[in-house]
Amino acid sequence: MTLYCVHVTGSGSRGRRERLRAETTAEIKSVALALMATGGPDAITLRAIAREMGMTANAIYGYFATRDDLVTALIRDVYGALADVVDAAWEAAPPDDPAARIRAWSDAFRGWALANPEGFRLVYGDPVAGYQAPEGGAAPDAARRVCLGVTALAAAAWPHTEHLHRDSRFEWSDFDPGLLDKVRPAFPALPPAGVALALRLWARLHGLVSLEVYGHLRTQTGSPQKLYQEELDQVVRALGIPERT
Amino acid sequence: MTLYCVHVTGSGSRGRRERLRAETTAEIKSVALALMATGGPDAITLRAIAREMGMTANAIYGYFATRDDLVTALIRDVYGALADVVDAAWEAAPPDDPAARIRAWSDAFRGWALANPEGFRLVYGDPVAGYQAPEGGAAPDAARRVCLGVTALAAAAWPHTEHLHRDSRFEWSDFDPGLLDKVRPAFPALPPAGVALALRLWARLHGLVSLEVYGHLRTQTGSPQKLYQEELDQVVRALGIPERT
DNA sequence: TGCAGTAACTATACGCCGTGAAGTTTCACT
DNA sequence: AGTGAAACTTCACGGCGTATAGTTACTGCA
Repeated sequence: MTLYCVHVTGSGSRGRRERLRAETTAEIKSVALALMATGGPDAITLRAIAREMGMTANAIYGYFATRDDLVTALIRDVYGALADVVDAAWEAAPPDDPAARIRAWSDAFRGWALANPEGFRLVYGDPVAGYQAPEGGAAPDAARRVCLGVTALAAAAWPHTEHLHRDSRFEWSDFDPGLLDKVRPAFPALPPAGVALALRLWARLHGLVSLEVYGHLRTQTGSPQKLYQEELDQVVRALGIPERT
Repeated sequence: MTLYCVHVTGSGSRGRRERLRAETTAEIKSVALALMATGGPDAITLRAIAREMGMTANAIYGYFATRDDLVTALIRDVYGALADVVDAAWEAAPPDDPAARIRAWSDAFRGWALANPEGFRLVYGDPVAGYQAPEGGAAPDAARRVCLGVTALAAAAWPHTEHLHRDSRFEWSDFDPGLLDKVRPAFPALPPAGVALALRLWARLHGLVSLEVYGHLRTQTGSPQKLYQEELDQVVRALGIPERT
């Protein structure tokens, strides 16, 4: 009993330590995200976070070696949330209707960006002053998930659109091996031209959304939503996908 | 003679004052751009500029009321330079070959962005920490020029592509009146759907270029150039423009 | 139960930053 | 020669990231 208790206490204590630590880490990140939501990515300062938590700025160094590390962790989380959202939208759309799935994914992408503009800037823009992403990018996993997501779009469209990409000059060696490790097993039928199509598709959506998030569309049109829908119409049409009615 | 001399001296002096002032203003901006080119937009600090010029940081306040004003002026200049480059590329391409003109404009756009990544970030991203663009955007003129440029692309393609945009639901009221003031006189034959096409075209190019500039393509493909060219191929093809050989 | 070790946190300091207020120099013009 | 303004400096404030050293609290073992 004693031993058991000691053991439990021991592991429980170690667990407690770790749990407290994890909780504090989570609180730091959550406070940082709250600050970002209200004041933009630049509001993420160690001192402001510490102030909010009733701590000293230096206390945070016990959890993140540097401010950039914290930002990297935030990017990872936020990027992951984005990946969750678009994945879920894809899954929720009817599997046998490529056009619907593409629209669902794309709408979820834009919807998330407009709902979390600061998050979008954090992930795809210059996060905060002087931030240097670690080699390989800040959130390779989430980036790969999103990339895999657009590749799913391309793969779903591929049977209808293959004949339009016969003159593609892309080869496997044009892509990052890490990307192909994920893509080729998931979509064995997709040739290099299909992966290139995926990247171009991604960029096409990214272009409109990022112009909108950064306010460059606002001074041109009051109907960015309409613009996005028309772009999706053209995407689906250009891919040669039959639309269900 | 005396009177003449006095007059000359007077106006010459006033001119001298103004000239010196203009020169200092230009030097501040040029030093700022140099700092940006080497250390990124975040390296644009009043103190660093002043250090470089052998002055005090506060001396700059005689020329720009605030740091954001300086940044706004820089954005204006840089955006203007971009507009010059793409306009020149457009003009240099054969007027009777829409595909060539579109490719020339687009290549110039990407080329400028890759040659001036910091400038691209300054114009299209979060310029520097805490910067707030003035209402109406930082460089409305240059933005309009670029916008007018893409509209020229759309207008050149319009005769070939009109039939693909009959189902557009855009109306004149969907666009900013200031944009239309420029666009409608310049391209009287272009309907609302054509202006929407221009914006979508712009976004399509912007998407690939901005992903590349911000390093999000680098982790996926080693051939961004090839990707861009294939996208242009698809753009031209989707617009229904006949390619010259 | 008491003690050692360690994790968590604070205190202080340094050099950056933008910016405001006040003082000083320079110089054109009457 | 004197006046007024423009250009510039000095000093100061608060905020930032972060390095170093010191303090507190709690865990785990004897």
